[in-house]
Amino acid sequence: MAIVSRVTDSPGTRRRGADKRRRLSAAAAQVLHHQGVERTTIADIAHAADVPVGNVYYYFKTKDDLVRAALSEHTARLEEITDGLDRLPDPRERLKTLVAAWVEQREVAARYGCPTGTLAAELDKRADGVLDREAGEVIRMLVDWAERQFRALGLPGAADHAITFVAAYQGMSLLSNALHDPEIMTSQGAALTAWLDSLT
Amino acid sequence: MAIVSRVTDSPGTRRRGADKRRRLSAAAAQVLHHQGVERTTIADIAHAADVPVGNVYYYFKTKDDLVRAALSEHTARLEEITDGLDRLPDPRERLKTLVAAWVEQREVAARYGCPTGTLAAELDKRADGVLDREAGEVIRMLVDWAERQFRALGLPGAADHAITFVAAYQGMSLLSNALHDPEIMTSQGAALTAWLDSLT
Amino acid sequence: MAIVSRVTDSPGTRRRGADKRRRLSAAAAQVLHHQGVERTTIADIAHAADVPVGNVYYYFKTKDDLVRAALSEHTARLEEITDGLDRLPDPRERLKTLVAAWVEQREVAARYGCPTGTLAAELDKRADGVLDREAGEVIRMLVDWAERQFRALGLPGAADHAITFVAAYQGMSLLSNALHDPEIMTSQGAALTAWLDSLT
Amino acid sequence: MAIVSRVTDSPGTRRRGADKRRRLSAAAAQVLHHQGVERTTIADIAHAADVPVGNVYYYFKTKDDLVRAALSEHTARLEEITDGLDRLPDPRERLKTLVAAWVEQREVAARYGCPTGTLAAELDKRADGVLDREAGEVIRMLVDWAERQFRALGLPGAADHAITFVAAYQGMSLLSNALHDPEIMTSQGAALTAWLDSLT
DNA sequence: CATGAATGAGTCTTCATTCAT
DNA sequence: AATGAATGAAGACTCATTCAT
Repeated sequence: MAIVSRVTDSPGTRRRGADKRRRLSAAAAQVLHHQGVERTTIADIAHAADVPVGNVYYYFKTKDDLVRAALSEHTARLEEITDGLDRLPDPRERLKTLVAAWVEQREVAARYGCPTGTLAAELDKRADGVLDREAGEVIRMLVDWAERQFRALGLPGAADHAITFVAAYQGMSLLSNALHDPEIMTSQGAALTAWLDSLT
Repeated sequence: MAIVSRVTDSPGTRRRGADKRRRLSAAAAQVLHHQGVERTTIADIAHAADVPVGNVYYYFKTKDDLVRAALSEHTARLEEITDGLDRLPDPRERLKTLVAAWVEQREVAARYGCPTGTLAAELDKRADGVLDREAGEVIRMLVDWAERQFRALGLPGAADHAITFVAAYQGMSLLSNALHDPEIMTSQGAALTAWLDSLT
Repeated sequence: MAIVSRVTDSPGTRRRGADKRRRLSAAAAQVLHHQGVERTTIADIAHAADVPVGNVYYYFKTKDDLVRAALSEHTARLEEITDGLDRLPDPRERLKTLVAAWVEQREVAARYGCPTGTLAAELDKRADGVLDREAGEVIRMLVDWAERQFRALGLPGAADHAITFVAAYQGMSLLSNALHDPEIMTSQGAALTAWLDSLT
Repeated sequence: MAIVSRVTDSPGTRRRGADKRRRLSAAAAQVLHHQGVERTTIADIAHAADVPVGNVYYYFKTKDDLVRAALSEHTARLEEITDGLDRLPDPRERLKTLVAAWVEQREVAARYGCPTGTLAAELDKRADGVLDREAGEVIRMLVDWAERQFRALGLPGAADHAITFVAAYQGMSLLSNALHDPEIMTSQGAALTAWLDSLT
């Protein structure tokens, strides 16, 4: 191992550095989702990423930076998902497929709620309006994507429909979480799908 | 009651004591709503209630007890509201009036979210799973009340409707909060009202 | 009850006052023995004596006064015991009977140690040499009584014998307590009795 | 060992870390002996070890862990002593030499009592019963060592003799401490030595 | 770049003692 | 005298952040 690391020294280090950053971002996204921002320590994230605590600060100057990294993770994940959905020809199918994906995640939702929604809710409790704005942007992205779909369907009130659509998701996630019942995702997901079908 | 309090010895003391407890509960409900549980210190609540910090513990043994007190406040407030609504003859009117009340609170929702919803979301991040159950019960109360209204309307699927109704409220509150837009409450409130009217 | 307390008002109050003081002293002696001085709160003693917390200070100005009261209780108890023993004609019998009494208390010794010895040990940790002196006096009383017995037996080295005698008791109590073994009191009591018999 | 430490990376840090831990353990042993567990604050120990208060928790998670460290110190010290004594050929001499060592420590005993004995007595006041067991083990170690000596002497009743031996030490320490008289150690030490000589 | 260790501000909680009635 | 309530000074413990190597 000593030889290997000596050979790939400079680029290897860079690689490993980028890898650590990625691991930390991923760990932040997950741990912050599960435990919330305030109940999560830097050490928790470091441990989950298998990075020494003191080393975290080389990649992220503050805890807030780690929260930002988590938000970026969620943004990236969302983009992945919408990119995939955009390959479907019918906008209504895209929306319905997204609902199906949410329902599939019902166990996670029941246990920890929506990653972005709970994060935004927690960050909005802060007096300083810095991070909460960034959390809102992730949700805004989803709303905007949904709006594009409703618009593509030629429906009037696309903006409101988009809000209704995302609000429905956030609402069912919160209730599923608060009542510890994943089946709320199932039944409400069906209702949301029916609503999508009813729009003409 | 006036007679009783005259009879009891040291009524002043008891009065003051009960008053402080009430003030602390009210302060807890408000401050926890605004700042969240983890970012709120006992000192914050004590200050808001104008009670010396050390004295808080005479009324509430732990911080969690103060959270419980806040939940009780929310329960009490919810009961007040539903009791008032129950005086309306038509269940559909009851539901619509409640929506109107939510819309009226749009500025608060946009700033801090739904008191019970955000509290439940935060408490569900805890590993222990004690308080989160209690937070869930408050939400369950609202769901149950809504279900009774849908049932009174003679509608099938009252249970699912009730979930949809409360989820819609939680969803619009969360989005309004995350996007800092009180008008989301207005537009989504209108949509929710329209939905209620459409049910036959 | 109102009538009764009105009738026996003045003397009854005095009586009750003295009774409360006695109850507090007794409670202090017991609770301090079981929990130690530092781990015992005024509230603990008040509760054990069934006296309202705020009322304790009418009888005892400080916590240290309660410790003093406990020491007095032990003094009084010791005097009772030695007075009883002094009625026995033979000094050796007195000493042996005392040992037997100690052995009988073996369960208490194993659980909490010697009341006076553990109290003295704890108080001696204090920087201010106030209460520890008073605790020493109780032990000194026992040593003096023992010395009188050895002297009455016409034995040389009565002072040293007395120290040995009391030290043996303290030692077996401490070991019984530390090792949680009441039978240490039994076996060591037998050894101590044998030693008393061997002195000529 | 010099070679090893040169090889290890960042030996300075490790050294300093281990050193601090050792200093904290030693400080804990001494300060807890002098002041007792309950009257000693973490800050007291930190100050005695010349370590910033907040840093103590890097080495010891809780105050109880510091108490455990103190117990370990006492265990180590006891092992050192008995290891030294075991080099003496005659078991009786070993026991008598130990007594002599105790007598030499008479000033400390008179001021603070036996480190292990007073610690065990204080810990036994706790309801939980975790640390008290560990304190008992240290005393048990001494008893066991003594028993081996008595057994090596070919004496019947070695177990009881061992208890008597250690109890005598604890008793004379406690009396010396309670009566503030170091000479009790001297005279009782002589008596104990005489007792050892008398056993055949 | 890596990392164990250091720092110190902050938070919850306890409790002896005092106060007001 | 009696008593619930008030007060404030600790003390244990946590943790984000920084430092030294």
